[in-house]
Amino acid sequence: MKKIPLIVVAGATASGKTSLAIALAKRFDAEVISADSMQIYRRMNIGTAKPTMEEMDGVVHHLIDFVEPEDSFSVADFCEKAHSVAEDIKSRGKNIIVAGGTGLYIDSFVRDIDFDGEDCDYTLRQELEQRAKNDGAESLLRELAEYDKISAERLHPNNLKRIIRAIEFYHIHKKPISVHQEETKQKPSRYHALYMMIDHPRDVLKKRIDMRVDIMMESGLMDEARELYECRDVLSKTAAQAIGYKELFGYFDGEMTLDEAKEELKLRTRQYAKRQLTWFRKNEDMNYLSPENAFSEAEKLVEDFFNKK
RNA sequence: GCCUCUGUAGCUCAGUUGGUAGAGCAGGGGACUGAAAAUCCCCGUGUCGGUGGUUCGAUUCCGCCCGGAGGCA
Repeated sequence: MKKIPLIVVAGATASGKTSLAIALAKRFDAEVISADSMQIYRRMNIGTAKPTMEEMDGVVHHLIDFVEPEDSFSVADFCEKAHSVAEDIKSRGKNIIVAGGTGLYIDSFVRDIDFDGEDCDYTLRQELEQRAKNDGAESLLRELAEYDKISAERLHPNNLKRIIRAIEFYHIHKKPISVHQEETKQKPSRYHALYMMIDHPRDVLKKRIDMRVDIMMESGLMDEARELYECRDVLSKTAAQAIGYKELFGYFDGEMTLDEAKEELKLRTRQYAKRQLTWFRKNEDMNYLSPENAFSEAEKLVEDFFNKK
């Protein structure tokens, strides 16, 4: 079976992914699948830098704005949806552009990682969290070592989230997660991808982030955040993590001044961008675009990519 | 003008009963397979304000100078 080609526009927040993806979509008759863990949420528009109708300029975007902030969401949900959307776009004879900053989402989808129906066990998670509190995470790690030595050795005792996940996986599947990870790594993907990202110097990226936060504030981020603040108790764990809102909550709670909250927001965004870069840099297939000629360089890459296949 | 406190890593500050220093934050690097805008790991030499003195040896003690905060007038 022939592999489906994907054009992947990755990169740090505020690096210009959105507009590049849209320009490429128009040039190559494509639709965009967003790979962004926060733009999925409704009522979170300004803070997540979700593209507006005007920005999209007629280009169809998928997996944006379709989950309520009260609902949680996961990579597995994302992949399931992304696969069927990709199928659909393909069947209509159009090309696919994957654009977004959530490295895990991109890789899981593109590499076609197997998430296999079964759900996760939130009650077990809570139990394990409680146990970690009482007996320490080392006790969980010792238990894990009994049936999944590889994971137990790989995981740092402080990395509770992943220890819990590894135990949870074993309880559901009766199989070590390390084994499953190895298996799914071997499985070939139904896609082949062209990766690219705009490569700004760090200080330029910082300026772009600062500027974007200022623009967000001018565009009404406060009001948007205030609305989420009103229902903060029912926000899903995932939505509540979004940068741009939780920082302003500190101001609403009277814990800091508006200026401080704004600085915090910029800081947290910068740190997030750094983590994104770490993720994307490890991708050996990544193509780096110079900021000045991003579009024409990208265009060339895509043309070659399509000619080669 | 006098008195008191203070000047140590980009920032906030520890500390050395005299043997040239260390935390948090920031910053940098890395990891990442159902919470990922999350979570986790690793990385700290800086004229210890300046200058004289005491001392084998001063960032640490003493004098003077410069900067900052407060008090008296």
